[in-house]
Amino acid sequence: MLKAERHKFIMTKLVEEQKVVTTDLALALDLSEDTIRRDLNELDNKKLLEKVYGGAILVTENTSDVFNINISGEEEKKQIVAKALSLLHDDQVIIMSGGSTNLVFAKLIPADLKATIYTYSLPIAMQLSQHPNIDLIFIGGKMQKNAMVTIGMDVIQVVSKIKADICFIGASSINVKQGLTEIGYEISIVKKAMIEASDRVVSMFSSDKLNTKMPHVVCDLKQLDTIVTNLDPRDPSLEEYRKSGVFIL
Amino acid sequence: MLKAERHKFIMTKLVEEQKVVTTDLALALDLSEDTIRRDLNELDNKKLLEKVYGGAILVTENTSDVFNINISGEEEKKQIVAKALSLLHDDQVIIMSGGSTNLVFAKLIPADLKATIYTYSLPIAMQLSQHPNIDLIFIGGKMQKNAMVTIGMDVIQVVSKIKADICFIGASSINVKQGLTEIGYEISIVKKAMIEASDRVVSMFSSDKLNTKMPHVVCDLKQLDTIVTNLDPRDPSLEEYRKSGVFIL
DNA sequence: TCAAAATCTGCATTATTTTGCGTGTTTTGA
DNA sequence: TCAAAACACGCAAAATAATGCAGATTTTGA
Repeated sequence: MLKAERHKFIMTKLVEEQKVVTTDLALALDLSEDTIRRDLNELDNKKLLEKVYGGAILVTENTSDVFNINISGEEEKKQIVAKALSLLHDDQVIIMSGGSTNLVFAKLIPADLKATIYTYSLPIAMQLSQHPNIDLIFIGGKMQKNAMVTIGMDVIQVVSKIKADICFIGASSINVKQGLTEIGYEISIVKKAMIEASDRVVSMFSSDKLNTKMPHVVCDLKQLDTIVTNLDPRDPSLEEYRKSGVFIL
Repeated sequence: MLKAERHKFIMTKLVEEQKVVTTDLALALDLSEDTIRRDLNELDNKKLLEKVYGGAILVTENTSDVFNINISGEEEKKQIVAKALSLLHDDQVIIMSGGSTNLVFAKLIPADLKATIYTYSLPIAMQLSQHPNIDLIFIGGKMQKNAMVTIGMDVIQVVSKIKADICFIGASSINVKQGLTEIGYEISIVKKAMIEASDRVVSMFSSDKLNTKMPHVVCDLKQLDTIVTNLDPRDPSLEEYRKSGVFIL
């Protein structure tokens, strides 16, 4: 058995059982414990696992790297955005705001979609730069650091000149009375401009955003064409939203 | 049996069994282990398999994540860019081009530096969005996908209006006669604009870029104020560059 | 067609890597 | 605190690789 095979074996067992024990591995692979220890040290150096006294455990998520974006509730978000894939067609002009839900959406966009996408979110642009058939335009401006999006007059100016078929807007908060609201003033302005520029407005969010509010109004419910949540469209908690005329996916 | 046939045989066996062992192959094909090893080295160079001690295994496709940026020779690049840290001061206006060397530089910029930085590279902007004291401005435009930078007229227009104290330009190729040259026309234009906009022009690169050339000229050696390489500034291979009046760090 | 050049292959030699074992140290848990 | 378990380190044997060289084979170009 090759060393590389052994390493694979160890990694597989590690993921399956959350941990590996040096003595068990030595027995299972019929090798000395020293060899196993050396293997574990190597894998530890490569940051593939964390060696501990007696064996090794899975590496704990490393949040210090900017490029390692941690999306909370990624699985749920995948289910939400999957519903919206049917809204995509070839040759559309699309605007995408920031937010982790939109990032998950960007990941799921099919590789053969031919479209033009405008965005002002760094992670979303990075993700979309994978897609060979998408014309990607980044809207520049001053960076809002934590959200990793550009904001300000530069962004507004560019957005207001776009004629888009559809826009995907992340939502901080939504309720029947105020509609879509945001915590930041500048972001709310940018989103207003996005809505103005687009024929169809889509917002995707999980149901815990429902019936909450933030200081800065983006738009009325009426201005949204479609909302996409994790709930069944006929769910009673969406009753009032349905009444307001929004299409619910 | 032709070598090409052998390679096919090896690849087939590899896919079937997940691994191949040098000695087995030598036996099966009735050839010396040396020949098999040479074959495996060739296939490894073509990235068709991964040679390991004792044989070879399938290549693991780890590159699927956009956010997992692989910087070749990162350690060497760290040493290069560390020399350039002394050029940074509070309250400077800085322009940074793309490239992995500049990305490494961005990582090493001290957290307490107060400055304004313009860039048109997604990874560099992501990295700098970490820094609490930097005013970060992203220069928007059409994305060039593989390099993850914006290009085109939008970029030129913004850059040409900046008045920067210093700019850091990545280099594809440099030589004494043509100066800085680039493989892409559009990138060369953007870099020209950067140089125009900056009081001081700095270029960082490893010595293997020295004495090479690409189709599109960016600028003369004279227009560079400072170059930073992995070599000692007094290294003989930098002699001609020194003569041309560039400051070498 | 033929000779020179390029390529392929195996062998011998040398270098490197892997592995188990002995020895001494560190960690663990009662 | 103490004994057992786990570990680290150096060493040596075995396995595997790299390298130079020579003979064989193929390709090239006149």
